[in-house]
Amino acid sequence: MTDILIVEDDRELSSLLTDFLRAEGYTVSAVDSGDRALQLFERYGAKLVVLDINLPDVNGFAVCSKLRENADTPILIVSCRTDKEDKLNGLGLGADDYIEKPYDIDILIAKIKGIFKRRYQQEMISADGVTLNLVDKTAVIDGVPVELPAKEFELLALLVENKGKALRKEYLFNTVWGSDSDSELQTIHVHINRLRQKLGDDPKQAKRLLTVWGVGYKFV
Amino acid sequence: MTDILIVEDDRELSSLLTDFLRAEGYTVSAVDSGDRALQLFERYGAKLVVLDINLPDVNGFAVCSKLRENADTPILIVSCRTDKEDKLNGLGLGADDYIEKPYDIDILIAKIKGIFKRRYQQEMISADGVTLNLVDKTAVIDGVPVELPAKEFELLALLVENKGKALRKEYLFNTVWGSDSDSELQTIHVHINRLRQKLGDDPKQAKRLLTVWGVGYKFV
DNA sequence: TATATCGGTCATAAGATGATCACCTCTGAT
DNA sequence: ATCAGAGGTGATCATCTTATGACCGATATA
Repeated sequence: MTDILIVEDDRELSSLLTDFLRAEGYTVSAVDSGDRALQLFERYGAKLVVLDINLPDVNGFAVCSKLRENADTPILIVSCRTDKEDKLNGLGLGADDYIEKPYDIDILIAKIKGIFKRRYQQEMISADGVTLNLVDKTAVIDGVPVELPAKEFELLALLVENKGKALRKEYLFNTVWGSDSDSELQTIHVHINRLRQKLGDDPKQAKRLLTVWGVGYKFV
Repeated sequence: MTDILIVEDDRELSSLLTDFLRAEGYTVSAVDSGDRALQLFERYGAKLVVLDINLPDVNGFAVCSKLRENADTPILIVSCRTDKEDKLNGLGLGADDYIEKPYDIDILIAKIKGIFKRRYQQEMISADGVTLNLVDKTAVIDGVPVELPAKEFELLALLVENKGKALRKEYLFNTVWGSDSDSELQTIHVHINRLRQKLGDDPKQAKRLLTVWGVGYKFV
């Protein structure tokens, strides 16, 4: 997965930004149309999206809401449209920020750095007796160290990271297995089941890993 | 803990913002100096801080870095200082955003809402004792958590979102079921019925989910 | 080579949902 | 007051989701 996906049809600006971000150590992909963006995102994902609104094909807002449908990847909207309506629209669609063009590239980078730091620089995540060390992939459940296989660890980490939020099965699957996986969606049930056993959770009376019927699962 | 701590020495602006945020359902505390801010934060905490930079006593940046020392509470810096240096400084200190004065209050609120949603999974709509959390799909009715099946949740959410407004049955149906659904319009009666039971609403004497004869339903 | 673990598929069981039906009640125009 | 049509409601049941034990091949491990 690349760090940053730039969606921008101004080639010059796009490559400038790409260079600056690469210099900061991020991996960057750049596309110049909304369709390409969605395609690329679906296939490979990204940790953050810099999204221009005026695109040659689809409207940037449409791209934003498509991206938001099953991922909460941070989105920075960048646009020369300065109307209040546009801004409210973008923010309402779940964009993390709406930055007017022309922008100062240093400030954009500072914002990106901030988001990465807040969002991805976490080493430990924990909730309700479950602590996961993302660096050495170890888990402690109710004070007892537990060995978790890779897939189970990733799945649990994703759920704990988004604790309180109901996550769609498709999202879980795409994130942990990858959307190009040839496994079946059903596999997820089996893994949830195994996790629950290790968490000491009875599905009928689950305390931590709850089923959200018709949607997916959530950790509380 | 209050939701939002406003640190702003312009009394008028401060109380205006307070009013707007309260109207959105947040609890708000406001102080007019840096020392007070730190004091209050230390004592009671806050889920988000709106921080002015030009304060009568301490410099706002100092407050920001103090706050960051032992808490990762989101901070929105608001300032009339528009230098690039100031912005980079603020963002570098861990502020989530640096907003120039004068700002549009609607946009500030949109940003605050976004942060609450991303950070605390709080995206709530509520009316008259009914609160729906759209993120984790949970419902609280008169203080009691209630399990709602997907269809019922969507239907209720739609009604609460448009509280006070009578919605045509056809509209409700198309929105919740989809216009290409092959179910019968009548189904809606059954679901309304089930919702009323869970709301403790008697149709003859409905308090919340009213029938608008010949039209549809409305929530009050 | 023998063994254990992981990660996935399958079949089946168990459960929840929600559409429909049948019948009842209410509304309001005539 | 009557009546047609709108709305309400309990029961039923097909369908879709989820849970779970069994099994199996691949891969790592001893």
